[in-house]
This record gives sequence, C-alpha cells and structure tokens, in this order.
Amino acid sequence: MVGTGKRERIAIRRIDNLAARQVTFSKRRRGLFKKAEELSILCDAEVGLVVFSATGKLFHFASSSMKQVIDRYDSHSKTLQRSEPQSSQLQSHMDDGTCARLKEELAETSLKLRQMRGEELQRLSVEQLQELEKTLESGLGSVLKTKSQKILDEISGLERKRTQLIEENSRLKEQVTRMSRMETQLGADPEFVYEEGQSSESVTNTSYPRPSTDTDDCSDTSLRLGSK
Amino acid sequence: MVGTGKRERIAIRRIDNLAARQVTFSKRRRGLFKKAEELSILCDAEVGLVVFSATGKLFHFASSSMKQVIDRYDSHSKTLQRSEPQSSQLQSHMDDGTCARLKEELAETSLKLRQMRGEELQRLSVEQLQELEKTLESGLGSVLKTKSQKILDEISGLERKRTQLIEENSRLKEQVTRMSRMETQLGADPEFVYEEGQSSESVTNTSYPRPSTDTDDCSDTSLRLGSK
DNA sequence: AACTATTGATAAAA
DNA sequence: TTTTTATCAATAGTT
Repeated sequence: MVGTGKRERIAIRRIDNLAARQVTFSKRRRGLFKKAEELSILCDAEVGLVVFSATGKLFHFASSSMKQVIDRYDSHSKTLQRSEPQSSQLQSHMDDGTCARLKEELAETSLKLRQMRGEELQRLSVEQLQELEKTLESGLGSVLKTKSQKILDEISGLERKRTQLIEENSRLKEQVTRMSRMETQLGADPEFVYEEGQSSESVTNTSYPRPSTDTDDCSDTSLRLGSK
Repeated sequence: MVGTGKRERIAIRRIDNLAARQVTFSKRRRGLFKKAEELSILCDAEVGLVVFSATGKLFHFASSSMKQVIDRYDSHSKTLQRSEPQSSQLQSHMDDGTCARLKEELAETSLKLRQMRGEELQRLSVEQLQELEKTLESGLGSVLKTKSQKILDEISGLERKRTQLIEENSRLKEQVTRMSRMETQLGADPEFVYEEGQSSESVTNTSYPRPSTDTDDCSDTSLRLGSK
C-alpha cells in the first residue's frame, strides 16, 4: 500500500523542521510560479514574481521581463510618492561609488557562498575545485569539532548539576534524619508534628536552613542535541 | 437552486470574454497573493509579487518590502551577468536605503561565508551547526561530483586526441612503408631524395616501418589530476 | 520521487 | 461584485 496521505490543514506559520520546510518550499514554489504564469496568460496581466529561498537561492518569473515589470512598478509607485527627496547628509558615506563597490563586493561574496553550497561550479577549473574542496573539508572539520565540543559541554554541565543535586539531596536527607531524631529524643509535643519519613528525593518547600554551598540553578535546561 | 458549478478544466490561454476575464482575474489574483504570502511565511522565504491588470491597475505584495526584494534581485542577477548597465535603474536604486541594505546583506553574507569556512562558530547552536554541517556536506558532494566530471571530460578529450594521433601515425607509417618499397623497387639512387608526399606536420623520426598496433602514448601531456 | 487523502482553489451559475 | 456549489488542482503526510 502506498501513500496514505492523511492530509490535515496546516497553520500558516514557519515550518520548524528543516527538511519539511524545504520540501514544502519546493512544492509550493512550483505551484506559485505555475499560478503566476496562468494568471498572466488567462487574464492578459503583466506579472513579476521573485522568490528567495531561506538559503538565499533566487527564483523568478516575469510574463514580460523582470526589468520591464520593475520599471513599471517603479513608475507607478513614484507616481504615488514623489514628495520625499532624500536627506543629503549621509551622502559622503553613502554615495554611488560606495554603493557600487558594496554591490560588487556583495556579488562576489554571495557567488563564493553559493559555490560553497555547490552551485555554479561549472566555470571553475579543476584546480579551483580542488581548492574549494579543501576549504569545505576544513570548514566541515571545524563545524564537527565545534559541534562535538558543544555537545560535550552541555553533557558535562548537566552531569555537574546532577552531581550537585545528588549531594544536596544527601545533605538534606541527613538533616531531616537528624531533626527527626532530635524530636524523638525531646519527647514530642503533640502540637509539634513533623511529617516524618520525608526521606525521599523531593523536598519541595521546606523553609529550613539549607546548606549554603548551592551553586545550583535547578533549571530545566533543555538539551537540544540536534538530531533531526 | 443555486450555483450548478459545472466546472471544467479550462485551457490556459487568454480568456476572450471580457467579463469572464475580469472575474477570473479577481479570483485568481487573490489566490495568487494568498499563496505568495503563505510561501513566504511557511518556508521563511523572501517573496515579491507584482501584478498589473490588463487595465493597468497595480497590485503588489512583498514579504519584506518591494524595494528590498528588488535590490536583492538586482544584486543577484548582477552576479550572473556582470557589466549590465541598468541605466535608468541605477539612480533610483542607489539611494541611502539601498546602500544600508547592501551593507547589511553583505555583512550577513560574509558572516555565512566565514562560518562555512569554519570560523565564528561559537555562537551557533548545536542545531544550527547541524544544519551547517549538512549544507557543507552537500556542497562538498557537488564539488566532488563536478570535479570528477571535469576530470573525466579532460581524460576523454585527451583520449580522443590520442586516438586521432595514433590513426594519423598509422597512416604516416604506411606511407613511409610504401615509399620505402618504391625506393627499393626502383633501385635506389643514393642521390635521389624524396621531398614530396610529406603531407603531415610531424613525422620527426621516421627511421623504419614499425609494427603498427602500438598503443604508444605519443605525448608528454601532463595530466594534473589534482591530487596534491 | 511517487502516491493519495484531503484541503484548497475556482469555473460556472445566480 | 460576491456567493454558492460542483469539480478540479494543489499539496501534507507517508512510503
């Protein structure tokens, strides 16, 4: 038997699971582009659609050309808002030269990033690929190392807390025992009743003097050991 | 009785009837914008959508802002096509806002790049590291695949050249053999030197007919199959 | 990637 | 235009 697609309506908010998000992105992106094209054809409309994935990949569609759509969009929005000439104080640091340089730098950087992700490799020579491979391996090594370290740190942190809690627990038990004994020796006053036998782990709410050495922050630290 | 919606699938081509076209435009436009927004939210994507109706009316949606989307689109397409003077665009898209955006995006992109290279990983969570690891592995996979392909291409190219050279060599040898024979039959005059029939470029070393089926590697071409 | 049960979109009618 | 209804299309969850 194949595919028992128990489909439920999903809430429209960010999908947490990475894999599911990517799958949904692929499916819905295709659907969206299809519908964009259909609208432009059926209704003789000019449509421009640009989508960047969460990973920065670009997808686009234009019934005519993107440039044309953008130009038309600009002229339309300018028609509506022509009142605000830009303040000129930032010019010295924000001139076109700076902007152009930024654009170039960004273009270069994002090309490198995409190549690290395995895109647009065709133009690279074998030597360049070799270099990229080396960089990737080294980066991967660092990532793995860091990840391991973080996991080990989390584990040892938890271990430490656990130990502290166990110690404190022992001390508390001891104290409870001592107090019970004292009470017995003194001949209990009926008014003075201890609920005894509370020798178990959770002493929830005793307002007794506690041993001072507590470094604890009995927090419920959650271990997110990313294992999706 | 209301609405006997006998719906049939319609062909995707311009709807001739004006009223029907307008109705369809309204409905589908809403649907398209809804889906655009859903995609941006569900999948954490940046989406920009511009639609002009046949009558010239503008509709638009952007998950962030249209300006941002267009800027990002421009910088991306510029990456792929350098030297594209977008004459009229430059002015309107080179204001301070753009520049600030560019700076931000550059900062973000180069941080991601450095992280891919294994730097500045300390602030990342285990889960983020996990994701990075996956990206790196996939990128590495693509690089290796591309490299292999390029090497194989180089090899088959060389193989082809080698085969051609071998064939030519055979022809030349044959020719030399023929000529030697002729010379012998004519009773060679020591003074009689051939200069004709040297139709090839490189017969450097024609001492004598050699066995033809040699699989020799007649080139010292160095294959640098990057294994440094 | 392929497969379905479902939800969602929408063509036609009102 | 908007609503209604019947149908088709998209897609969430699974394999």
